[in-house]
Amino acid sequence: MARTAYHHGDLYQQAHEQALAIVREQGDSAISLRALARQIGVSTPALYRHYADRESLLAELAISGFQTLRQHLLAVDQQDSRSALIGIGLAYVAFAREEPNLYRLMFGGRVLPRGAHPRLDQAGLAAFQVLEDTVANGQQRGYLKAAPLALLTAAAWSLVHGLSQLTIDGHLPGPDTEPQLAAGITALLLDGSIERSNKEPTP
Amino acid sequence: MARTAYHHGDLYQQAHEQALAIVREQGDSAISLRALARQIGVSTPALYRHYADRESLLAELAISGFQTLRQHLLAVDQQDSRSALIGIGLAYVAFAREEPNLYRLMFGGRVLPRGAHPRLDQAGLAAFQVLEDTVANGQQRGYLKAAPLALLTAAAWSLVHGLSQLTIDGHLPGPDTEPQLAAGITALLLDGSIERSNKEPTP
DNA sequence: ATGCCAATGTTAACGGCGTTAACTTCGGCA
DNA sequence: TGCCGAAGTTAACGCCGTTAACATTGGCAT
Repeated sequence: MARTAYHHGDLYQQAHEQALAIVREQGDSAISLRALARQIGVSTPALYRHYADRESLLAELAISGFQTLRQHLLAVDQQDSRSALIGIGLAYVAFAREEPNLYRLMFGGRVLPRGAHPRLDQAGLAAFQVLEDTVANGQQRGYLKAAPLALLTAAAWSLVHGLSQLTIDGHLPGPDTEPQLAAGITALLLDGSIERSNKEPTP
Repeated sequence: MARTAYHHGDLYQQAHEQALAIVREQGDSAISLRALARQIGVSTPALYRHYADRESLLAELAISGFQTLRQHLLAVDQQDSRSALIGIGLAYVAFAREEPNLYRLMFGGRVLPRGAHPRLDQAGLAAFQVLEDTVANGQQRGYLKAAPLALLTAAAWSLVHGLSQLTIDGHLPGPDTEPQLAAGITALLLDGSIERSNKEPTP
């Protein structure tokens, strides 16, 4: 449907963009459908033609968040197992630090319960998959211990997720020392997950 | 002030308890001062005599959460460094699983920004301190690497926090396999943080 | 070319919320 | 005994999410 005085014509997209901007700047609690509609210059109920309710709108924002997180993770160089794993950890934490409000929305749990928005769950899983693939790869190359894949992956995921969360919430020392901290922590876990006496055989 | 038909006499305490119950059962977003006052049988503004605003009430709930978490951590047996560290990890995750809604409130970040409620920050720090002391202890006993204390502590904290968060949000496999997963993950990190060739010298 | 229909807007209204202002009650202390 | 400050009250403001009922309009089938 084209744009008219009456019909906006691009409401879905524009609402998504504006809302994303607000979340990034002020957090998801600052999203109000009424204010959003006002800002776009449309009546509030018009938004309900495109989003079932406020939560669905937030879910869409979280989905795009997971997609860009996934892109960041995919961009990590996979040549060397160890540096790939550390690189993923760093990329993950960097994303959280660049987009703290979006990150909190994505992993809020309280705002977006699992199972309520299947496409959201799927998007989260797709991002997770990149990490899992990297771990599996490290195992196949013989760099990582032969422990259960689920265990190693959960450990890595937990570590970077916890570090991200604590970092953006200000529980850890000044942001200045951040990148080294992330690298050091990741290395610690790695040293416990490594196959003993290992230089990675570059294939 | 004693209880009368007019004066409730115990409003602060009762509001705290009722609100805590609601958060535990339904999450912090279910807290409404009006509903809470109604439930207690008092007018809404009466609550403002005891809590500056809704957020302050939530902050008090989070504080009591941190206090009980701290108690759980203090109860862990400290005889052996390795089992103390694993025990703390397990106790931490167990708390999160028993009180997911309270845990999310405590670490929400979006709802309770750091710095806004000093007593809350302090309570969080006190819980964190238990973990840090345990790590420092493990170093002094020569069980853990001589890496910077802040690094080791941040790693441990990140790991258990991330694992808790992922667990209560349903990102990890069924809750049945949970305790072993937590133990296994903690052990992985430990194996990277250990001083090489180590049986802890029981003092 | 025309007419209809589904998509996409609109206005009006309901009930709930957090918060503040202004007033009332009443126990304990000078 | 009187009064004052703590702790309660009612009334009101402006926000919110959501739904019902109605209006516009572009494109497709005739």
